[in-house]
Amino acid sequence: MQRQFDRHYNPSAIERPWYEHWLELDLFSCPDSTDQPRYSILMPPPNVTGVLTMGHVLNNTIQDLYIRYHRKLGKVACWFPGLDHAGIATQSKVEAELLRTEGKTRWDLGREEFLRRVWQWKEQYGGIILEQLRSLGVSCDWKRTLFTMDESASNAVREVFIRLFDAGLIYRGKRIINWSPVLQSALSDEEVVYRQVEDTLYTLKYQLEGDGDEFVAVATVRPETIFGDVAVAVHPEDERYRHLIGKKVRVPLTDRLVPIIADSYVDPTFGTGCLKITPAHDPNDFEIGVRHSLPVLASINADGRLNHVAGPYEGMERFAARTQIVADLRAAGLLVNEQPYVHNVGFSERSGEPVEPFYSDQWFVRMQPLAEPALQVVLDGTIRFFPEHWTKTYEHWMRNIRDWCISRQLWWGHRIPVYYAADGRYTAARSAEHAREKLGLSPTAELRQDEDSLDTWFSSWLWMLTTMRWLHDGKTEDTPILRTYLPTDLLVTGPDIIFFWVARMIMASLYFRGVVPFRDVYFTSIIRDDKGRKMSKSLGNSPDPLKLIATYGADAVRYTVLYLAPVGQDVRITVDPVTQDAPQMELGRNFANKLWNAARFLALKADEVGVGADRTPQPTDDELGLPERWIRSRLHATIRLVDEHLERYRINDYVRTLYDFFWHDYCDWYIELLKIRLQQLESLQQRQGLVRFSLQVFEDALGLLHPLMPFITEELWHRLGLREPDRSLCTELLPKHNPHFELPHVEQQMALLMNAIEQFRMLKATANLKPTDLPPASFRADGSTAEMLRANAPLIAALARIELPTLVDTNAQKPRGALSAIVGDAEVFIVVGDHVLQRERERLLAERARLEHLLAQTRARLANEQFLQRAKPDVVENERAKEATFAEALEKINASLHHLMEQQ
RNA sequence: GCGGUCUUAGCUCAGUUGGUUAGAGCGUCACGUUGACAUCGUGAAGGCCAGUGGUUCGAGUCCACUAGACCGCACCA
Repeated sequence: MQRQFDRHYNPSAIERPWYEHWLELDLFSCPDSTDQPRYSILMPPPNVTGVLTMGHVLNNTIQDLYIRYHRKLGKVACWFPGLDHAGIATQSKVEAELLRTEGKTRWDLGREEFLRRVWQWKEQYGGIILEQLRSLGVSCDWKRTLFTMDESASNAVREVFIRLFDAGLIYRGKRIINWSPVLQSALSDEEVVYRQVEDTLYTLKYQLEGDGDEFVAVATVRPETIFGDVAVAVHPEDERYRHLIGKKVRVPLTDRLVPIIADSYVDPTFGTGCLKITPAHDPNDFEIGVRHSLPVLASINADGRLNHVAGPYEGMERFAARTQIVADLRAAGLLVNEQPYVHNVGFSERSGEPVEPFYSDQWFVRMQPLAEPALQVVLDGTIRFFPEHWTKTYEHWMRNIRDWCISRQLWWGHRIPVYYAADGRYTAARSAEHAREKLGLSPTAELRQDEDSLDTWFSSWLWMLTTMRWLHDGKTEDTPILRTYLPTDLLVTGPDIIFFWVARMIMASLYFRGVVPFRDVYFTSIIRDDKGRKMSKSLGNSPDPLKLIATYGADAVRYTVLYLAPVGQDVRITVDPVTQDAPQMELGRNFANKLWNAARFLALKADEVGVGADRTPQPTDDELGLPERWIRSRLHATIRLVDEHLERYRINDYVRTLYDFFWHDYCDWYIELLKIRLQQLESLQQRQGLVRFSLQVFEDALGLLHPLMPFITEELWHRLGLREPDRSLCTELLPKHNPHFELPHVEQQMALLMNAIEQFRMLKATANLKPTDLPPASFRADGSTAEMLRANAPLIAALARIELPTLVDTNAQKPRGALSAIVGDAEVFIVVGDHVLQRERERLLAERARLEHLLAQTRARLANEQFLQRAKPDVVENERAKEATFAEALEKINASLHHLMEQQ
């Protein structure tokens, strides 16, 4: 090998160049159509404002793993990347900047100018996350990158709106919706998060009409809404209030009289049993209002301030008003009681303030008809969820689905393609002309387009279609890409957007295309800190992935994250609060370094024996020794397990399988054995064969590991093979599983050999011998065990660091001054002298106790008639074998103990 | 209130349809550097598998309940 190997692997030197090289070779790009087997994944588009988080790392590493794996199976593997315009996040960001730098609001600029600024911002700062993803090594087909505000996507969004409108699935209606006073926009139910809040429950006096002192007491946590009261409701059966039904009470602090009505919604056991009805500011009150034909009286405006209905409080912010009103009520003697009260309050997920139930005109999608078939495909297994239990959550939501509020009072987003005529009629249309046509108006008729824009998810739910150019011009239904890549094979996403995105994509794909958007959905773990909190920017408990990549290498980060993330379980990553470092990444770094050094060793040996880039000729099967046949057996078991684990999305099993093979089988055992074998073999030709064989196994394993650790595997593959620069491990086929190479008897023999070595080492440690001390050693064995041990005695001696062990006959005496241990059906001894016999005795006694316990357990089982009758025959057989093994071992221990006594 | 998940070594977690003597990494202890790797090697210590009951010949694994941690959804002012 010509290239120099440093003592340590240095990822930063090679990662970026390899990624650029891959792009130059155009390895990730896929044709629009193909006759080959294909595999496709849609990347959940990150927000255009986003920066790389640990969540993205986990998510995209899994996607890259599968894309690379299938590419190496020889498929056309297409990964569709993209960016989400993120209406609220992006608009807020640009508005904040505008306010800071120019002291202006979006209204100061006007819609057109403001949007120009947002686009400007997008061009300048947006989408850096895609750049950051590259440092992770993701192998997307970059030329397919789609931005949800691109013209092609916008055309599809508009067309979809029109179709759903024409089909009666989109409608406009005046409803109580979740309003964000900060964003000045409606929100969908999914954009509201509920949190427990400690509030005060106020009990207010509503005086009965007339001059008397009679009143009803009404409890509320929101006294600032009293100006919107239109009634007080009691339960129809409530004896306390029955006589009052139909009478009128005065709303506190006003002269307004409202009726007392009866409605069974009221819980007579809660509070005072009287409920104030404020239809404009509470969804339940709204329902009651409808039932009783009550007016809707809004007393809070869109900006969260009280309006003229609130009289003197007009213009006050809702929470400031509450404080003032409570003070005034108290002063007026209208406050009967105040008590602490804990309840749930809805907050705007994005802007953080409590949402205001708000009565307004909004656009909705009728979900019921869409949900029905979308639930079906998940229940019948057409789409599979991993882990499966998420289907329950999905089903629960789908069965209780509510209409989707899609209008947002934002500017950044797809504008609602609805046009209003002067006479109040309206329709959804591609253009004003189109609208006039649909409404039967003259070509010059005045039209006004709806000012609102669409919920960001209204473009996201079309992702599998728009990325594949569906309706990119507003009319082309079918494209080669759609025919080739839809349905996609896998979607990898967090369970937190199962409703926002996953469910809605399934609905849209079925409705518009008649197929499912994907076959399998893998829900990732949620990454938490060591205290179990979600990682978030505001808590400052999230490490910067780019920094981790710089410190440990992308491969190490990929490796560690997947190693730590079991299916469906949250994963905890410890973060140093000061340095933001995540020391667990050492796990991956150490593994990468181990690989590097194994390669370094192989390169050294290749130079030593004069092996070059050529892997042929390989030794014939007859020329392979036990260690070679064993490591090949392990390799093929590993190939098989990799397939099985990935097929079942048992990702951390895949990672552990490779770890065990590389570190334990290959490095700890095979390389150590190889060292001895190379010393033993006289013939240069044989030694060359052995090195070529070892390199081949190593390179096959590199292929298996490449989807997980693309950079280091590519680097080593090139170094060890001196490959042409235009070849890449990315597109080399994976090694094929060959069942004939998996040899159980070879694995058994090696297990015995390894066990013998371990027992010798243990005995040496028991005797406090130095590694360099080489005690005399022997085996007591017969049959095939004796044969195997004798044949491999030099290997055992070298690896256990003992003198070449001699074989003694089964009826031979244990040597004087020897320590003993059991290896399968054999015994091994080292001779150390009498000074450690006390320690040996203790060890043997402990071992005897353990064996006696096991033997008793096994015998008890075998003495049980029921067990013998009902257990499967192989289980019983196994139990008998155990009994024999334990009994034999116990006998040997007892003999050793007896022998020990005689020596003392 | 409805639905879901979790509780295994000091820590973080594996443990597939019930069936060998419950595993790994980190940490701890002891020993070890004249060449693949101290980002390493060898050996050791460390577990009533949250608790209780049940099903079974057999339970970490299945069922029920209890306790604790958590996630959805729906919510009474």
